[in-house]
Amino acid sequence: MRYEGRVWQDLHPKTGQPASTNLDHATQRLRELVLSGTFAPDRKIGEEAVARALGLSRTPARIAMATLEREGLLVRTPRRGYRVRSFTLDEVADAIDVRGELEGMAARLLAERGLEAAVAARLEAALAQSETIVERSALDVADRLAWTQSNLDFHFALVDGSGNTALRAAFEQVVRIPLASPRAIIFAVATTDRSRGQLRRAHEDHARVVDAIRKRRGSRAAEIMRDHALRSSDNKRRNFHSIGGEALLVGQSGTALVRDPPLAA
Amino acid sequence: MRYEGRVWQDLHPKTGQPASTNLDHATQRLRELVLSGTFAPDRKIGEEAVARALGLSRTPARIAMATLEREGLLVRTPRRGYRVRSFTLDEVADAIDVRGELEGMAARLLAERGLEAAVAARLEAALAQSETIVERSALDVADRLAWTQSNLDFHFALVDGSGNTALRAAFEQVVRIPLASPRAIIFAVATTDRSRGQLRRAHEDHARVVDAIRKRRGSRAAEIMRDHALRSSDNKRRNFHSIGGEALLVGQSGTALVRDPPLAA
DNA sequence: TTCGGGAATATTGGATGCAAAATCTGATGA
DNA sequence: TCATCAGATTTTGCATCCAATATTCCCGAA
Repeated sequence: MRYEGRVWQDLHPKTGQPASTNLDHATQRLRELVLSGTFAPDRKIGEEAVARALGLSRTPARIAMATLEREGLLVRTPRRGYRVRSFTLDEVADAIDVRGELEGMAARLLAERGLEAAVAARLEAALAQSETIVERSALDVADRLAWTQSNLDFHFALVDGSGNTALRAAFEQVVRIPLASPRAIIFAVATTDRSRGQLRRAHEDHARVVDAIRKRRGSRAAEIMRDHALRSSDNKRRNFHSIGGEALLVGQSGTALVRDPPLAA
Repeated sequence: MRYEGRVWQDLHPKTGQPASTNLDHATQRLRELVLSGTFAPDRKIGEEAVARALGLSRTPARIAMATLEREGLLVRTPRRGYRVRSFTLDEVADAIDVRGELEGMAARLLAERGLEAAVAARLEAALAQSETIVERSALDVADRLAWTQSNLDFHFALVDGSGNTALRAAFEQVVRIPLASPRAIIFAVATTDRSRGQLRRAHEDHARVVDAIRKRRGSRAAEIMRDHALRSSDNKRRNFHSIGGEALLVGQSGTALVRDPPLAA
């Protein structure tokens, strides 16, 4: 048989694992280096420097940089290389708005089409997980990590559940913006009460949206998710400003890239 | 002064033009080759073949491919290269849904924040342009091209006008899906009347959304844009199916990648 | 004939080399 | 002191080369 048009497997034929290369790891590592501020925002980063940091030659480094450019973390000027993009708090808030709109749409779609068993199970699992955390009287680091995980699970269950691949792609685009991900939660350590209140409220939002979906109230569900995002945005802004005091940031979220006010150009 | 942290200009120092390289052109050319179906959907495309088609070596070809992968036009499997992604009509419809949601959000933001003069001017200009086309009794090719342009102008004016960069980024992500762009219009040549009716209706939607924005009716404006997208999606589906008869597709839109039903995996 | 299995070939992933263009340096002159 | 400009140096963009892996081909056995 001639070799053409074959649609191959996405998994490694032997191990069954998804195959991957240095490049994939390199891209992820570079993403982390950028998000963590190792390469400072608004600073030029050279190919040589990236290659050295990644332990590879310039070729894969260059491809990884091109990838991060498309993701919006780097900015390229032809023949003058890349610099790390910085974000203002307003940009982050805008991104969270958009995320809320997309999640609202996902909720609406679920309500209109009805909740499939598998999707319902995923949502319920995330709800159950966050429920146990909210019930606790005190939150240690493990609790906070578990919270971000269950939060992430919930939001992705919603978006995945919609079954709309374009929605999913747009969502992924938006949550790549530093602090815009549902994974990025800023816990105000100084004010534990406030922090717990925020978590409880978030959990209630999740429960309410699932309820609205079950009752097939699409626009209500969408509204809840939009508001949920707005609150999340407000919380982040407030807690971000209290970082000077003390705050705990969980997850790979790119705080280092956020400046408020922005650096002067 | 040490070399660090300098934020350079985005324009070429001498010409004032934005600098660019082979890579930039190559990426654009490859995008066109893929969208036009020169590299057939679901077929593997090798680096060598791309390099040859682009008249460059494999290095820039690889980067261009990585970029198109980020955009969603290619799919990569590590160590096994890239293949051209194909889309089903349902995926296209989903993407247009998402576009409508984002445009609706943009309209809502404009209504809530009030229409700035510059944004209003851009919207009005696009409206005026499409008005003259809709008035015509017959549509030639130039008219159709002008229509796609004014349509594109209107939609981008809306999204840009919102001033939300994340919204704009998500929008750009979505309209890269073949046929999902407001630029991609399928004119049903066989049924000119239908085609003209669709255009007229679209123009009226545009006018109505601007009116709603002016009256600060945010959710109304959002609703109009969502419905507008739904209609656009329906029209495309209908007209796409009539391509077998005769249809005119204007713009770089990737019809070649759309399969309905999808090829078997 | 059909189904392995292994050699032959093709392709990807990554490193390196080189020319073009940018940046930096340092001296010169207002 | 500060601006300017030519030469030195760095960096990007691209081509090419090599190793590792995947795919194809071919032959023998069931």
